[in-house]
Amino acid sequence: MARGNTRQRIQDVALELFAEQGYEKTSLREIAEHLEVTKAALYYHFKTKEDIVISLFRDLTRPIDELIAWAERQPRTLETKQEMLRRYHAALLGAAPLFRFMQENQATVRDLAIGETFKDRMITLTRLIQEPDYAMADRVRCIGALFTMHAGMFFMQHVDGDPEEKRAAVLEVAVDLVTQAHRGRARD
Amino acid sequence: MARGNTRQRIQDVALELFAEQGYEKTSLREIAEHLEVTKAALYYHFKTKEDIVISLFRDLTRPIDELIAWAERQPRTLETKQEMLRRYHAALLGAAPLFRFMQENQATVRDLAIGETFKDRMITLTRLIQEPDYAMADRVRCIGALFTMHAGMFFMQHVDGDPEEKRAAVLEVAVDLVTQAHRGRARD
Amino acid sequence: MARGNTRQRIQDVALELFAEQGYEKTSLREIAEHLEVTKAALYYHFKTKEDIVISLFRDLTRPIDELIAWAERQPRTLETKQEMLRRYHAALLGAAPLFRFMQENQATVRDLAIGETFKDRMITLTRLIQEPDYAMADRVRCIGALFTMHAGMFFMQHVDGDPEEKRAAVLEVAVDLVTQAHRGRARD
Amino acid sequence: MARGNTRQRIQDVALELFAEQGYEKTSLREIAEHLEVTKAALYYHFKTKEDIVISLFRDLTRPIDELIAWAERQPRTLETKQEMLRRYHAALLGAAPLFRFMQENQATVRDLAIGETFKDRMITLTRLIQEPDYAMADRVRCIGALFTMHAGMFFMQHVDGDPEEKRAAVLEVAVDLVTQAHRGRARD
DNA sequence: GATGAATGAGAGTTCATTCAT
DNA sequence: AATGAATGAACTCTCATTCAT
Repeated sequence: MARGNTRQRIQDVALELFAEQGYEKTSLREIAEHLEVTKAALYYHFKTKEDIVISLFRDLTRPIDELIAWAERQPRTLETKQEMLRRYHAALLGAAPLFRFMQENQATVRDLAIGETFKDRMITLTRLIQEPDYAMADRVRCIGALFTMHAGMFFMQHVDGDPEEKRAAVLEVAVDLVTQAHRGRARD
Repeated sequence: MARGNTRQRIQDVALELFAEQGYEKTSLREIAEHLEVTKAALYYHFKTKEDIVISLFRDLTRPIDELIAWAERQPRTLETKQEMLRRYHAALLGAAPLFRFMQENQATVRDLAIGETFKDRMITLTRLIQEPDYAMADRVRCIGALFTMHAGMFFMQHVDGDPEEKRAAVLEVAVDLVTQAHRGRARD
Repeated sequence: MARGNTRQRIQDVALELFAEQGYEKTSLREIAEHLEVTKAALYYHFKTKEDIVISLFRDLTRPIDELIAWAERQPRTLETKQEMLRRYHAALLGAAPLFRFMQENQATVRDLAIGETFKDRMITLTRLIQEPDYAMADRVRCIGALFTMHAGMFFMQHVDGDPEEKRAAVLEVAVDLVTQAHRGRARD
Repeated sequence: MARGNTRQRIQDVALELFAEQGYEKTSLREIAEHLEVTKAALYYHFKTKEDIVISLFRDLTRPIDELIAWAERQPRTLETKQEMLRRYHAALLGAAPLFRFMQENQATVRDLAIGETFKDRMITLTRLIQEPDYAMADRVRCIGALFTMHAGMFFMQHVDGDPEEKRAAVLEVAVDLVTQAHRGRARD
């Protein structure tokens, strides 16, 4: 049979089930059954259950780390912020199930070691997208831009319309929010 | 000793622990120990663990139901939408730990019977705050207004500043988003 | 409301549920709910769960004790044995649910204190209905006569026909068995 | 240590304890302790407690199914019926503890899924051993033949005498009952 | 690269029972 | 004559994890 790719298959099935049912409610037995291997086989590839989730997170954390690294090298202009949102949007689309998992299992993820890591990344992102001299409302706009993208990713499925169009609209609104925030500086 | 109020105390402790650690990771033993009663005592007051959470949700669902009922009786004007946000903001503040729990345990809540109920309420709210003839981006603005308030409620603690000022700013941005959306109609 | 008869009502409901579901599977909560009283009320009338069952058994044990007492005063003739069966048959009909309970919960009843008592009665009955000089097959006939009546009581419901006719047939066969057994003595 | 045969050992111990104390009164902890394994080990071999009992029943149901299949292929003569009893007698002896369990835990077994199955088998047997034109008393004789064997199996231990002789007598009486029933047809 | 067999810890739940009121 | 509140002990069952093979 197909072999050598078991590790990858475990990750795929685990992510699917974690996203669908939640981390705690997904047992290793269930994952093993989906793969038609034994639980013990999972332990050949991963040291613990948490290890599986950590391995999944690396795929998510890397693009964000790259985004942060990129943003830190750029001038803190409006264009940079807009591009950040575009890149973040792309990252979100590229790892949708993982983000969904994150979103819906925050309580669990929080004390999963990787949890702090992830929250730190988000805080860093919000720091890079706003400026110290923004008014409070403009800071909220920046943070709102990021979270609107999160919400958009999952809640927008309850709005009807062409998926592609919906995605574009979400990005448009986010970009618009940081643009307003940035211009808001002029108001002071 | 303590008498008559045990049911209430269970709800308080349960909400606290559920919000802090998550639903699955909070055992009935733990709740009982915090209250210095036995697990069996919990079962005198609630039929199941899920029952505890359901009882908590009723306190949350009621204000939202009232908000929906109110909104449905109003004309679909901009002022109505703005007032909806103000009321929703107040409801959020009045039941912050519960919202935090909701937010962070979505995967769990989803199949908790009350889960669907809650999602339905949110969908209804988003329907009441937008109009069929809004452009897609304006719809996103409306939905973003609601979710920015959610996010604001919890993520804003990582932004420094006066709490009262932060809260006001979150509401301001949300109101601004629906206002833009509503005005956007003219653009078409 | 009706009062003063609670004790009786408990017995009725308990017997019904014990016979239907078994002793272990019937909880005091269930009995209390059927009666629309609290569990604690049961404890006002009976010291323990076992106590309820013991009280029920007395109603069953008494007729059998009377039958035994009567039989012991009679000559050990065929006529006596036949009359014993008729009386036993009547006792069975008069306490059908209790016999059903006995029959279907032997494992439980066995170590219920009353259990030994009941078994002793049955052994005594089988001793009174046979004679020391019967051949082994004739002893089996006598015991079979008693147990055919038991089985008849419950298994015959799966045979169609007029209930009255079925009951009469069961008694007829039982009487016939002891008659054959008694006559068998001549064969030796 | 012990290897490979754990499943079998569980069945053996379980049957022994179920027969001795009843199904409900035998806990998995108790079974596990007798085997010097943990409760969880039982769950490796059987999905539930009920599953253990079901597995036991298969050993009992099979011989009876074979008996039924055999009887259905035979002419409905007296000889067939007599042979049926002989075979049933053998089946009973070969699975005595299981029959004892059945007999003494009817209330429990009834809603054990396998319960209906078993009752159906008994009803089928009683149908095969009597004829539609039998008088009611003769039907009772046939059913009595089967149940005398059941009763004989367990109650006869209270009668003294050589076990082998007792067993033979039980079978003799059962055979005699169907013979009488069959001959009874001439009386009509 | 994977399995079969098992474990220890703990989960949620139910039960008969008690007792102050 | 009965209730409200609670307990302690037990139960069935599930989980992540281990390890010899």
